[in-house]
Formats: sequence, structure tokens, C-alpha cells
Amino acid sequence: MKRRATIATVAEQAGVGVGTVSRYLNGGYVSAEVRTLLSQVIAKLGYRRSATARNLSLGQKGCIGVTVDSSVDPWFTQLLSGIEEGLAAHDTSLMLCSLELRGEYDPSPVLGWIRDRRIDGLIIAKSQKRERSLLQSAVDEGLPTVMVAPDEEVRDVHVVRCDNRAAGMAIANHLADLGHSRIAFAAGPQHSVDSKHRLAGLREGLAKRGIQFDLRSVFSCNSWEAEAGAGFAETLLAKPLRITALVMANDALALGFMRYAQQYRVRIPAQLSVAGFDDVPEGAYVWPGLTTVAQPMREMGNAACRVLLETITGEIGLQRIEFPMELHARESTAPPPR
Amino acid sequence: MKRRATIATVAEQAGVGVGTVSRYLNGGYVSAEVRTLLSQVIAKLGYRRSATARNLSLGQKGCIGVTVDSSVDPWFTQLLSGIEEGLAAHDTSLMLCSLELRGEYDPSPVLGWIRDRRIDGLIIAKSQKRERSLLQSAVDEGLPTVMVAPDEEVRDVHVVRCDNRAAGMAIANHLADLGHSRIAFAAGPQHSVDSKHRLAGLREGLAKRGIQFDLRSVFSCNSWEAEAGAGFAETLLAKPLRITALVMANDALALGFMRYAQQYRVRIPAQLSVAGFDDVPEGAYVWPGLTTVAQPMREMGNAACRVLLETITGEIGLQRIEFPMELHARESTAPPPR
DNA sequence: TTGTATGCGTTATCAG
DNA sequence: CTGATAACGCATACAA
Repeated sequence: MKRRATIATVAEQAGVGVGTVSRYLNGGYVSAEVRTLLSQVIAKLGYRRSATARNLSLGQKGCIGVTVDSSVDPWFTQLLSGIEEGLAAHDTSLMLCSLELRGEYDPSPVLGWIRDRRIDGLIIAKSQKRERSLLQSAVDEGLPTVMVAPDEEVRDVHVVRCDNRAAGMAIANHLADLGHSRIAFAAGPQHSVDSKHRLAGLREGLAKRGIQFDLRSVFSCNSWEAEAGAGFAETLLAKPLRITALVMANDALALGFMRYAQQYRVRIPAQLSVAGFDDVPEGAYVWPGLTTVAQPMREMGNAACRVLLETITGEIGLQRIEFPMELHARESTAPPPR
Repeated sequence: MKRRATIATVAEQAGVGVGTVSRYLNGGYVSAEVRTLLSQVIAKLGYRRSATARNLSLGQKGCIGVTVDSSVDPWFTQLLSGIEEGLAAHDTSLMLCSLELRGEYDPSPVLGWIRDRRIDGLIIAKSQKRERSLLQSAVDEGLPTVMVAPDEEVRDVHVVRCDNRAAGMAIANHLADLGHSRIAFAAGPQHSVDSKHRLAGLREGLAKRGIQFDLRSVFSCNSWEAEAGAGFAETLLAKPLRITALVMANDALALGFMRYAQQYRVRIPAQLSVAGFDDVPEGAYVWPGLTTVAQPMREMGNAACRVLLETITGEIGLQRIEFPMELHARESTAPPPR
């Protein structure tokens, strides 16, 4: 098996200098005759330029990193598609790393990316408190970084997120329109600002409609996972229902809740309306379909990508992009029982 | 902002040669005193070695590619976790690329990886006929490749897959045990060998139990997607039900079917038992929970990774690993109505 | 054990 | 427009 052709091989075969070949490859000055000659030689040799060598010479990496708690998360998966779309036609690859594997949190691979400068930029999805060290490293190293839907307040890096407060208000209006007045909210993780904003929006929206909503109607699942939603259902449904509508802090919780509720013969939405946030795909593939407020995940991924690439090439100021969320009313909400 | 430290900087500061520093970094011969000296200098300078330069010198890339139709697929997502686990502690990164974005099939990014030798190895998940060109390129370039659950017969590269025929038989026995005798099967894409094997196993299993199963009981969805399952439900349920149990070629189809069926008040499993294949997470989070035959996706990912890494370093013969699938009986199957 | 010199494949600089 | 030549940062024979 003979050695792979390099730029030098091409130059030699064509009887020109390597500089000329390089210029040809990158679209610089080169005479028409040499141009056709080179295209032939390259085709004959099957030459491909080495991305590694090119990146070394250019001082870049040719890829960005994307990290998230778990790549199994359907929300993230949608975002990822958006990022991939944004990357298409940009000759930049995507490196992926889950922070939590087999239940163990280990950010060291990503720290490795950052320290060893393996990536030109970094997208951190859905970060929480524990991602602070990661963020700090990225900032310290001056690595272009964008956070998507961070679940904390963040400065120093680009942020792409949604208006969770408005989303809460959208749900409030939807439930008020249906005629509900006895409504409860089940929160996510304790320190989640997303959960807090969604609740705040809900309260504000209900207040505007003249519906009172006291703190005894606020429960907590302490998690974003479906299991927790099912667990909450177990405790809530153990006692007689005092509410006609339940707002879960996200879709996963809502789906977990519905699964448990249906198992125990609670009729949704006849007895109880249920709503969530995010609009993960499963919500549309259960019965009844889950009413929710959608995050435009793909658009967010696109935006994150665009901002990151622009930061890598030129300089642009710190971006803070906020997308609206959109109510998707399906079958899990209906007028309350009389 | 001063220039980044290189191996030369370290060597100079420590008053040794670059070779020594390199050896220190890679665990070669170096005296104890120099060793401690270097560790101090490196810490003080905050030196990190460049992955790019190292890879250029070593003639490797330090990362593998993973590709699939769509990274949104929950089946793939589980596999991906397994791959990530297998990669952990191997100082190898993972590049990801979906073949189909916005509904357009475009393998060129992956072809770019292969031709430009951007990756040390490639994992192709769930490949179909249209991935043949990709596979061919990989083989031509001599790139270590493993296919996971290919939906065709494949030679020339490593294969990690499941025993779909046995899975079909497992479903057959399960339904026979419950007392079903009027059973139908809804196939996936036309040329899918997985779908064919699952059907073959089902028929064989039923035959062994003395249950007849004619070709009029075989339908086709021509797809693996939930929408198709719902579409199939629409046509099947338009006529009076002649069957008591339905086996869908995979979980996504089954979930789509169930969603539609429940919407139109078909009681599952009271009127009709439904089963699928794969065991995607959603199957456990709908009501009734979906009876299915599980693929051990994480283990498959691990195996694919291990085989690939071994192929990259040493030479190992062509592997063909087959995992058993495992019946997960949940609530969507029950004895037939009397 | 250690230091030197060379190679890895490109790009960029700068005289021709 | 073109062709040497110097980076790019590291690994590794080979000589010391």
C-alpha cells in the first residue's frame, strides 16, 4: 500500500511549487492553465488535503463542542438537530459529550476539550449550577461559548433562551379561557430559574384574570424527570382532588404524571386537565395529547450555532437572544368538570 | 495577551530539551529530579499540549465519527449513550452527524470525514440501502468501521446487531401464552431485513404453538415512524376487527398506532393487544405501557466502541456480534376478549 | 537518561 | 502570478 499523496506530491507531479497548489486549493491567484493542470493531477492522485495539518497551520480546530447533561434527553435531541442544521455547509464538525453517564457526573472530557483547545467553540445546553466550573474554564481560556436555555442567570457568554414567564402566562390564559379556577403547579428542581419563571408567569397570568392562586397550590417534584412526575402523582392522587387543572414544570414531569394518573383510572382531561412546558415530541404521541408551551428548539439550535460561528470568525458583542414560546393546545386540557 | 506556552517554552524554562519534555508527557524515561522540575514548570506556565499537533505528528485524529439517519431517534440516543460510555477514559472524542436534516438526505459531511481522514474510525447506526455508498467509501479508504443494527446484510466491516428472529419468537410465545390465536403483523420499510426477520420469527414461533398465521394477516406501514403507525391504525380500524393481537415491527409504529387507537376509543388491551420491538424509553411512559422486545442499546454501543477502538490500535479480525433481545411484558398485552 | 534534528501536511510570507 | 522557506506544536529516531 503506497503512501498517501500530499500537497508536495501534487506540486512535484505538476511541476509547480507547493505554494501554488495551496493557493489553488484555497482560491487564490493562479493562472488558468496551471489551474486545469492541477485539477487533473489532483484527480489522478486522488489527493485530499489533511484537515489536521490544515488546522494546525491555521491555528484552528475545525470543530465545535456541544455538551449537555444527557444526550438522551428529547429536548436536547431537538436542539441538536438545530445545531447540526446550523453547521451544515460550514465545514465545521460537531463533537458531543454527555456530562452524566451511568448516573455519574463527570465534566472532565469537556474540560479536556477546553484546556487542550480541541474545539473552536462550545455550546452548553440546559446548564445548571454544577456547570459553573465548566463555564468558568471556558471564560478563562477565552473560548467562544454560548449557553442554550441555561437554568441560571448567566453573564460573560452568549445566551439563547426562551421567555418562560410569558409561557407561564400563556398557560394561565389557556386554563382561564377553559374556565378553570382551582389550579396547581408542580415545580422542577429547587433552584431552577426556569421553573420559577414559569410559576411566576402562571401566577401573574391568573391574577390578571382574577383567579386566586395561593402557595398551597404549589408543589415540587425536585427534578425534571418523568419518574418524579409519576412519584408526584402518587402523592397528589392519594388524597381527594381539590383542583381541576395541574400545570407541571415541564413535559417530562407531565408525561410521568399522566402515565401514573391514567394507570389509576383518573380521566384526563375529564376529571383533571394537565399541561406542561417544552413540547417534546412524545407529548404529541400519547393519548390524550399533552397541552404544552413549545420552545422552538431547532431555531434555538440554529441561533446558537450562528452566534458561535460568528464569534469564532469575527468579533461580535455578547448576544442575548430570547425566543417566544408558543402554546400548543392538545387534548390533555378541557373545561373543568361541573 | 501573551502567546500560549508550547513544549519549547517549557523546555527552555526548565533548561532541558524538548525531547525530554515530550518523554515526560508521554511517560518515557526521565530522571526523578527532572520530572519534578518539569511538573512545576508546566504548572507555572499553565502549559497544555496541543491535541492537533500531537495528532498530526502521530498520524491519527483522536476522534471517531458516529452517524445515523437522525440523531432525534430515541433508539439511537440510547445507543449513543453506550458509545459515549465506551469512549470514556479513552481520550478519544466523538463526532456526530445526522444523515437526514430538514428531510433532506445528505451524506456529504460524513463522506468528507472519510476522504479527508478526519476520523480514526466510524460507527454507522441503523444503516439501510442508501448508506451503501458511505460504507463503500469507508471500506475503500480502509477506515475502521462498525455498523450497528444494519437493516441489510453486510460484509467487509464489523457488525453489532440483535437476534430479531428470536425476538419474533419471543413475542409469539408471549401472545400464545396469553391465549391469542388471531394475530396480525404490521411491517416496517419494504426492504428491511429486521422487519422480515421479526415477522419470520413470529410466524415460526406461532407455528410451533400450533397457531396458524396466513399472509392476509401481514400488513405494511412502509416506514419506521410513529406517523405511519397512526396511519395504519386509521385503515385497520376502519373495518371491524378480526384480530385480538397486533404486532408492530417496532415501538415507534406501535406507539403511533396506540395513540390513534385510543383516540378512537379502542380499548387496549381489553379489545386488542399491541406489541412492538426495541424498547424505546417512551414505551414505558405511556399508558398502557407497551409490551416489547428490548434491544440492549447501551451494551451494543459499548461493544461497537470496543471493537472499533481495538481495530484502530491493533489488528483484530472481522467481528460479528449478536445480542439477544429480551421480552418486556407490560400492560398493552393481555388475554384476548372472550 | 538526555538533547538534537527531522518529519507530519498545510498555510503564509516575501522576494522573484 | 509563482516558488522557496519559515512557521504550526509535537513525537521520535539517533547520537551523545
